[in-house]
Amino acid sequence: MTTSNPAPTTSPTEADTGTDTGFELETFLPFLLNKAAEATSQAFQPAYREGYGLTRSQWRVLAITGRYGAITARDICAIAHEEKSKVSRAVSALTEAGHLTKALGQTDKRTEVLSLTEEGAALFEALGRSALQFDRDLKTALTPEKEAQFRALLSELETALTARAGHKDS
Amino acid sequence: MTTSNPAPTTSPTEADTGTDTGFELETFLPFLLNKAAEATSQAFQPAYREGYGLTRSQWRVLAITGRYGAITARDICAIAHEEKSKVSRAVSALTEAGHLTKALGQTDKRTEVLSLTEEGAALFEALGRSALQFDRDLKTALTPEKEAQFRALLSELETALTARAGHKDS
DNA sequence: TCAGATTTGTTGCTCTTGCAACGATTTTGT
DNA sequence: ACAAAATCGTTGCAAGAGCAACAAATCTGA
Repeated sequence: MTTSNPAPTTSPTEADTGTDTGFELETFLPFLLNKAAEATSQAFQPAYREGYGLTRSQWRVLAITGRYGAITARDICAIAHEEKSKVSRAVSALTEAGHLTKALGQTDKRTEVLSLTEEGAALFEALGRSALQFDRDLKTALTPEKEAQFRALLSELETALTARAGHKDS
Repeated sequence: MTTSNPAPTTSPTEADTGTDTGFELETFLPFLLNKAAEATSQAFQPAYREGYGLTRSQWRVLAITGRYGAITARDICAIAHEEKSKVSRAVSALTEAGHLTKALGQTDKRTEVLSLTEEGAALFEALGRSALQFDRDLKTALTPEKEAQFRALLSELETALTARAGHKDS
């Protein structure tokens, strides 16, 4: 079955590396989160890539616009914690593909308010179904309480992060 | 303070998008994990980037090699859930920079066993300190139990994922 | 009111990443 | 034993991402 030796959960080799600083990779959150994010995102990728030709950024923008309705690129950046150039390009691609429309902001003319076209809404609906199914599959093992805890923890993490960022460039 | 409207935790706009498929972005794990991973990784990035000139991939390879000692690229891929070409290039860069050494595998001559040089070990030690500090900062809000739960959940997630992958290409 | 600073979104440039193809080696099945 | 399949790692090429610079609009404060 080829699963030769997926993830050595075996013991450390600290000894050979000399001084131990106390750093432990297996509890290092950026590492753990990256791993989980990469694994889950990779697994869902075929849903939007094959057949729809979307990139991960594009799918994200589509999902956020589908979820929040009229929204600016700026807010998408804030919601997804992503760079504006990345979002800008995803928006362009989705617009050219006919999934999104831009409308000049009424109160603030720097902004462009994004909305799904009918086509885009249909795509969002289709992908939403896949995403829901995928998410349920993932969560079969988790109880609802655990899942809630999980989200709570991720949220607390973000709070800790912004707090950290705050006391640095104060 | 510019924190104009970071993350609209407000209500959905489902209504305008037509049919509701039941998909909810705020509970969609790939999205949540990506967001958290991006936020934490970004925050730690200066530690290895500024002054050491490492990329994220390179730091990851360094950390894993520092943690596990002699290891092959293949196992690094498995541990970090990353692509082999990405790891291959990070290894090359670290080797050229003098942080890593390759040794032809004795039992399997396709593999190259990686180890930290003294320089690499020193770098790992220095960055390990930063990482430990960063991780502690992040976790100040979390109690030890919560943190353990968090790791357990991430782990369960991975199990669910590999299970899912299994029953697909069976 | 109005000059300077800030914010939004786009773009150019460069570096990184992803995928597929490849050589070398090892494993598998007969 | 040996041909076919699989695995490890590298590399070419095209696509994506990151950073900085920028124009346009808005905000700030005197």
